Amino acid sequence: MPWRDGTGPPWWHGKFRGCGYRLTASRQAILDVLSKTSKHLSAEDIYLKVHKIYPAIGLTTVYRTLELLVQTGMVFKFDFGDGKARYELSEGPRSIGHHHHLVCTGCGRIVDYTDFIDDEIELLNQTEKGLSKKYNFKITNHLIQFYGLCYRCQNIK
Amino acid sequence: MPWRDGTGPPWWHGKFRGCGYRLTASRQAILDVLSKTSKHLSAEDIYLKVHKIYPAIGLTTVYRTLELLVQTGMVFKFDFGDGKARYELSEGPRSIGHHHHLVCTGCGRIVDYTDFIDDEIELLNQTEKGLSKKYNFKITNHLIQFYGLCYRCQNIK
DNA sequence: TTTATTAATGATAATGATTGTCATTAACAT
DNA sequence: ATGTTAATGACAATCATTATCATTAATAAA
Ligand SMILES: [Mn+2]
Ligand SMILES: [Mn+2]
Ligand SMILES: [Zn+2]
Ligand SMILES: [Zn+2]
Repeated sequence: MPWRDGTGPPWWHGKFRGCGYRLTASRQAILDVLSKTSKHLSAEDIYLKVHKIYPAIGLTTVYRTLELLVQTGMVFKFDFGDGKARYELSEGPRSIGHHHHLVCTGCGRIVDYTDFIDDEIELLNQTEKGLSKKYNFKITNHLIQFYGLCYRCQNIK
Repeated sequence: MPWRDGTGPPWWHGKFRGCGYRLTASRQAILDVLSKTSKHLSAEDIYLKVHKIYPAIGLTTVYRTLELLVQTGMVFKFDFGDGKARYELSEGPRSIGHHHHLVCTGCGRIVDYTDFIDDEIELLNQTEKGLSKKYNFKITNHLIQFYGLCYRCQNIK
């Protein structure tokens, strides 16, 4: 199975073609930006970055592409409470894998964490199983966020 | 300890006075609505309900009051992905206590669940302790949501 | 109880993230 | 190379939320 190391054609080539979607310059540029950052970018953040290397793109296309990427599971969409959605690549060579977030309610700082994920997975699997049966829900995803104050914001009087 | 049963003066009387906030008719009406429902109401939902018994109220005041109630911890604010914030009383005689949510991505249905809360509390306490130390965060709150399809939406082809 | 202080309110306008429209472009199967 | 039509970009529209500001009323002082 070639190209698993990211040295060949971009790993998402097949993702699009397989679903009948066209691989356009806009979509490649957006995925490029997402795959080169560890930040949690808003649609406008992404637009501004893409615009530098592909000035023809429009903000509307960024929104449409992000919606598509979220629907197909390639990107996660988050709400951290600052009024704009944030996006993050869900998989690929550069992603840190399954993780959750610490959100500072003082300054908005976001910390990715992967600690306790094993214990968490076990509890969540059990919980998902129980909830699926009890409420007849087909669970596909979950969200965990911790809120608090980062080290900076704790020391502001 | 009187009034624990909700038969005396509203339990939130002291909450306001203690913080230096005035207990106005608007605020009482909003808390009344929130304490009489188990739904997850938007600001406009609340406005419409309050308006029936207190027509002088404005939507702006509903937003301002909700912000105050969230800041003081009396109300929780949620984003279930439908573009408007949802509010829920965090404590009081009628609240079901600490719980989390199942969100149907098909129709938006919300289910409160309290199952596995004990196991969850244990894992989260441990996680919070670990994350607090590792990332120097003072954690105050957490959010857990499961996403999936409710029994209705599973059977739509 | 009357009065003074000022937090709270409501009408209205403004904001800003996101979505809808539609003529034009370009990806890709043939 | 060509045709089909998904995708795009410019622009307008939507709509939840926030800002402004003159007026009202909750509370404490007299
Ligand atoms: Mn992240
Ligand atoms: Mn609830
Ligand atoms: Zn902070
Ligand atoms: Zn449903």
